[in-house]
Amino acid sequence: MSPRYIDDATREAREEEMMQAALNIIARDGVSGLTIDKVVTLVPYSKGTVYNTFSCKEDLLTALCNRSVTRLSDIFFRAASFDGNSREKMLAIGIGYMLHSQLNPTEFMMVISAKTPSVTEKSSQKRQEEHKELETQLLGKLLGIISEGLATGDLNLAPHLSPAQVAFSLWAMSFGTIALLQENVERCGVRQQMSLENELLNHANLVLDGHQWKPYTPDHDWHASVQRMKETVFAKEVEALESQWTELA
Amino acid sequence: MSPRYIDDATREAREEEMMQAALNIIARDGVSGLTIDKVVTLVPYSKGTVYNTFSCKEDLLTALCNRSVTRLSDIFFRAASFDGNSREKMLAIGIGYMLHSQLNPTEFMMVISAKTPSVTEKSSQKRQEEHKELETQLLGKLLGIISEGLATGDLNLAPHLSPAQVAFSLWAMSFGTIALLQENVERCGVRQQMSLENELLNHANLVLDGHQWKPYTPDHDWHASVQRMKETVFAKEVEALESQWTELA
DNA sequence: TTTATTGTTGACGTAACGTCATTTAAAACT
DNA sequence: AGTTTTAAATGACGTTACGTCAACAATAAA
Repeated sequence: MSPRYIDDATREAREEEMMQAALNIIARDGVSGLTIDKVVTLVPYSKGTVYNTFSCKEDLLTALCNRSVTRLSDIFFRAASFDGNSREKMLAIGIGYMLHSQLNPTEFMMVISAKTPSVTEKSSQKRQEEHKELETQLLGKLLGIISEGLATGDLNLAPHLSPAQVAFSLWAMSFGTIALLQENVERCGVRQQMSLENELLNHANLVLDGHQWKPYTPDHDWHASVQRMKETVFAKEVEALESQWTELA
Repeated sequence: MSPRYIDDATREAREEEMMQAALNIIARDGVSGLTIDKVVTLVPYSKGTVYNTFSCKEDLLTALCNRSVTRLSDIFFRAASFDGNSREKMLAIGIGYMLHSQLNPTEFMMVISAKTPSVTEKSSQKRQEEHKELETQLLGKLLGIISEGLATGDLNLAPHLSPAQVAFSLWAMSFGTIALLQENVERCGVRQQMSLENELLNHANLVLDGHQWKPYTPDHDWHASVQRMKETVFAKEVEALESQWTELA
């Protein structure tokens, strides 16, 4: 008296299959062009099964967002393994975040979309908790680097700030900078000429100097550090970005 | 041989009427619950007329966003008129931005929504240009304060930074901080205990110290400045926020 | 083989979208 | 006053997407 069970592996494989289909649709029709019906036609499962996996379109979007954050986790891991001082590692987090967002603009914007009321209002509880969990993991990576900075004496925590606040400051700054510069790549405006990489470096230096995290901006060639990151831990991302560029040309 | 024309005043009044209806719907059903059909029933105009005013739901959202930014403009104006030194005025911009976002969380999130691909992909060209224009106006207010700081000698521009970059750094930081803290007001997580006002003040000080904008953080009681702002130029907003609070209790 | 239970299916009712042929009415001209 | 002209308003309609659910399929224990 027992039914057939589906094992977790195939269930996840199916989930991945649907998400990939969704990404293809988004790449072609944009986020607004994503519909469950289109996913159903691209996938060897019925509407019922798709709805059994994702409670609604918004839930699917949140899942895609979580998938993206998971990948970001790997980038942060590599950032933390950069061969350099603690401040360079912290900067590497920001640069990695930027590279990831440039490489997957859709996915980055989806993280914004996923924080939007129209999505959170409808997405499933389970997947939203998963999202929170993933963000906590990311912050954990930052906290590790902060501990290292404290241990080596590069960073002296201001009395009114906790490590979590230091982590959050860099995150908020990176997020804001990327979010605001991401859009208008080719639209003109006050921010038109600013290069994302430059601004991010400037802002990160402002914040890290503010935290008195040594070495200070004038005492170090930060552009060289960024260059080295791009050649080592983020070589993969840089190459992918460049091949994306030549593809367009 | 001429038809009836509608003058701009009534046209705008009608637009406002529809937007107000939309805000009521959003307040009740959330952003995802907004539909053009609902707007039509709440308004003494037909579907055709509504679609004649807003090309689609996303266009309406962008319009609501622009309306919000216009109001923000007034707040920035008052921030710039704060009786204090240039750095206090700059801080006032950030605090005003925060108060505005707390007072109108829906509208703030709509600004995020409006930057989301699913909206920009469908919104009308005209309204998106209007949005860009409004943002430029806001940045202009910041640039005015920066000029003042340069004139009084409080601010010494780093050689590699332009005034626009200084303005942008504060904006990105404020936006990122508010956006990330806005959501989880009652959700638990790493950031749960952080108060938005405190974090914003911390981050603003980090950035402004980074720009070497005098007086430096240790040389001034910034909490007192914030208090004074809330009692003078932002008294209106603080009162509204407090009455909102007692309403809930 | 039977049975209990999970998993799958796609047709269907509902709802929102966006359009467009038709109607309305103000102003200009006679 | 009547006619004409044409912007503006209307709402019915075709289309598309949503999300559900009754029926069916498949599996493994009894």
